Amino acid sequence: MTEMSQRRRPGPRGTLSDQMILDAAQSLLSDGGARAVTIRGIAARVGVAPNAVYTYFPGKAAVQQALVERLLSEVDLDRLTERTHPWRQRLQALALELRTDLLSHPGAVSLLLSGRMDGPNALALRERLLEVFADAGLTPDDAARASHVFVTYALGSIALEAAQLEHSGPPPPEDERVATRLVGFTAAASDRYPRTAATAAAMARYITTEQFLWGLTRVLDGLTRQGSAAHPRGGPTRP
Amino acid sequence: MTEMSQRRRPGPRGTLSDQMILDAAQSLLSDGGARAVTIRGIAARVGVAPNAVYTYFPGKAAVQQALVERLLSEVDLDRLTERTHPWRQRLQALALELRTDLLSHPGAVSLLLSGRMDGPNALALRERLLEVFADAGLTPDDAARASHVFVTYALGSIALEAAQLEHSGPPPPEDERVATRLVGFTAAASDRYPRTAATAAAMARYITTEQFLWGLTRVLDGLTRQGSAAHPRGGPTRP
DNA sequence: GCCCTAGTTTATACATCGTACAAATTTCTG
DNA sequence: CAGAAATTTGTACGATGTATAAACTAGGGC
Repeated sequence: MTEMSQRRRPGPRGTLSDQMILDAAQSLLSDGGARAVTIRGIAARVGVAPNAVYTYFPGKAAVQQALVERLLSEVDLDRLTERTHPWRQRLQALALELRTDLLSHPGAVSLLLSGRMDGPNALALRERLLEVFADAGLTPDDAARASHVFVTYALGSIALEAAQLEHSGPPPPEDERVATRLVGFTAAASDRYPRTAATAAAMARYITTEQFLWGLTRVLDGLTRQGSAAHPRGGPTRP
Repeated sequence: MTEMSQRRRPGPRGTLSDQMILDAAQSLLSDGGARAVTIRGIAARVGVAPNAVYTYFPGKAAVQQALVERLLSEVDLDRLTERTHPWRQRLQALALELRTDLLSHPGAVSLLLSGRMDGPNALALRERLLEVFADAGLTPDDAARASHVFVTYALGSIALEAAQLEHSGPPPPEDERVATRLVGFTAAASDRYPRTAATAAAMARYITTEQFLWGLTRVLDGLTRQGSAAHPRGGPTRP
């Protein structure tokens, strides 16, 4: 009576738990993308009637949210705060790890972006980010803002890349994808979009680890400049 | 025979067209979010059997893609290249316009992020962005990369904000949302996430026009620094 | 050691979705 | 004025999320 919320499963068959459901959900996500993460699919993979899932989660949204939390739990937070490496390198490693992990399950990003990102693992990640940006010399408030910008850039990049991947059947090698995009750009653009055509080679290379890192470096450059409140040059909000 | 692809509708009732379908789709998007954009819903709103939609679009995905194109067609591209204002101000105005437009239809961003963004309007937007970044003094290649970073930051920010909005029923005023998030953070974080709790006020202000502009300014700062290929400080790819 | 209760699982069911197929209807063309 | 072609619809199938009530299994009190 004292701790009835901690009891596990006094029910009929002990074969089932939140973790098994999430295992199945993650497995479906890896195999068939976000669209394959379905209540009935999960139940089938565990060998259970669809409604059994509703004992552990109030609905599909809750499963998705818990799945996001599980994905976040896999990122290596300890490496983020190891002071043996410079803070830039740590942030870059984190961003690359996120990119690799999320792109390996196609469609995982859409779950992340549609979720609230307020679970314990999401908060833990934010906490570590604040620490890193404090190492970079930012004030606590600026560190908070900067970490949000960092997350925004990382997730936004990954989402845009994932969108390209999902629309092209089986994931081809990166070189081939670049070539495909290059052809598309130059063909359609030609005379109507001269600048686009001129830099088609560069634009086709969007979907590239290199472009991801290029942008990340620039974003971090902007985030760690001196002068927090005022803007060094150009018009801030309205002249 | 010469131009049979240009023929419109020699069929039965002339009452129907791509535009009407997209009108209905956009209306549904505004009213009920991305989830409400459904083939049957569109058909019902136009007063037509669901299958009639398939005459003009091969499937739901095509409708969504065309809807994205329509949304992009509403952004004011001319203001982007008017040299009477400085380039920073133009980019800021575009970002704010995108944010307002996309947040007004809840769920529009998810469509944008899941689409390929390779229609004529998307290309036109990219072309203009290249022009603006050329005004900012970037080389063509850097302008291409920079415009992609710009789009990434804008869409990523808006997507994260939209996710928060969708999970909180009717959209409350911005102040109230900030308060809600503040309570959530301080309650859950307290001792386990000290930095998060300390800057809870700043973090709760994430969902704010101010934070959006703060980040945009920093991103643009980083994008328009001199030194295109080499990285001014910190480790670039790997030491 | 046994029954009762509480939590678990299932069966069935309903509403909704995307979309395939063939028949019917209407407009354009010759 | 017909024939043809394109459009629209009726019907249908499979899949989805989830509500409701019944069946079942395990643990606790006597």
